[in-house]
Amino acid sequence: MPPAAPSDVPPAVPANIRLGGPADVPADVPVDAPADARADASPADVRERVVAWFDEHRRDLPWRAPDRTAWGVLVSEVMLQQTPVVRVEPAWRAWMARWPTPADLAAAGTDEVLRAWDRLGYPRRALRLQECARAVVERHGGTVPATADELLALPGVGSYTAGAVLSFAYGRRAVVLDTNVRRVLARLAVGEALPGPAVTAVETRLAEAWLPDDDLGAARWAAASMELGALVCTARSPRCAACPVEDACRWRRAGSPPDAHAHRRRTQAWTGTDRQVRGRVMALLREAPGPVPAHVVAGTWPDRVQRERCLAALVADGLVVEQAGAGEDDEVAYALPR
DNA sequence: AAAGCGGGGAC
DNA sequence: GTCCCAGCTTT
Repeated sequence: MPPAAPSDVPPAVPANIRLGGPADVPADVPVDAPADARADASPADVRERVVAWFDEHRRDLPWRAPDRTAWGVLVSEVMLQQTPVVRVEPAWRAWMARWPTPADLAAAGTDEVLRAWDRLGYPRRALRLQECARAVVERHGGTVPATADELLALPGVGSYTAGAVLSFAYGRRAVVLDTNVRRVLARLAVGEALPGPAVTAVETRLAEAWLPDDDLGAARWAAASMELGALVCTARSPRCAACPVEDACRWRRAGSPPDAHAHRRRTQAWTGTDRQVRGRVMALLREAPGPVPAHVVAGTWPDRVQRERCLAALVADGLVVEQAGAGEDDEVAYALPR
């Protein structure tokens, strides 16, 4: 970690990333404009304004409540990996009411865990969350660890989730670089419409440079910048008129240019993919009270080759178990793992 | 670095 | 139809 800098001066940034300054003023700003219309606000000032906005406009989400637990924060972060907040909130409430602690989830039946995950998507996350609960119980006595290395060693926890738990649950200084923060920094600090398809080392260094030096300040900035991205600095139709730092935004100053790397994005196919087939099989097994005979599973997808490939993959993933010959006709059946 | 992995709502 | 969502894991 680079040495801490005083919080009243701009943080060090990678040489190829400019935070702004007189040389960066776009051509459409008259040279005889007032000086303060051409000078950038300091990063500390920008952060303060975003945090002040956050204090006023933050959503009242249950995993932010004063009585939240570190485990509750971790559960929310795993659920929020690619699933929108509005869909996670009710699922999180039901989940935490049923399994409040890692020990509770560790002891649950995996079939019930997968049913409770319902349609949040990417059900491997539910499997990993239960493995994570068991690891927390076995390695850490049931307490969510508070170091990056220990968090990253947990199943389903990557750099984002580890940083989020450190910051939101423990109030520690940590880079929290999700899709919202990436977009805010891309616009505010870099001047691009959207970040690239994957997190880069330069981006991580930029996020680190913007992080206040103190734990509390860093945690507040992490939450505030993420919320700004979720509510104002949105991917489509950003509400710049409501933004507390529009005047300091390099993207706005540049005239809101279009996405520079749109040509590198590839939209995920859905119809007819293995993911669709897997989703249908999992939906069927979630709703069934017990094992489902193969001829019923066959009704989920007409293409036998693709269907069997997906079933085999689901079994390999641990999301489905195959049971032989339970019925009178010795037909194979499929079920959720116990 | 790229691919695979769910599902639904907004446009 | 396309795009996007508090990403992680494997190749």
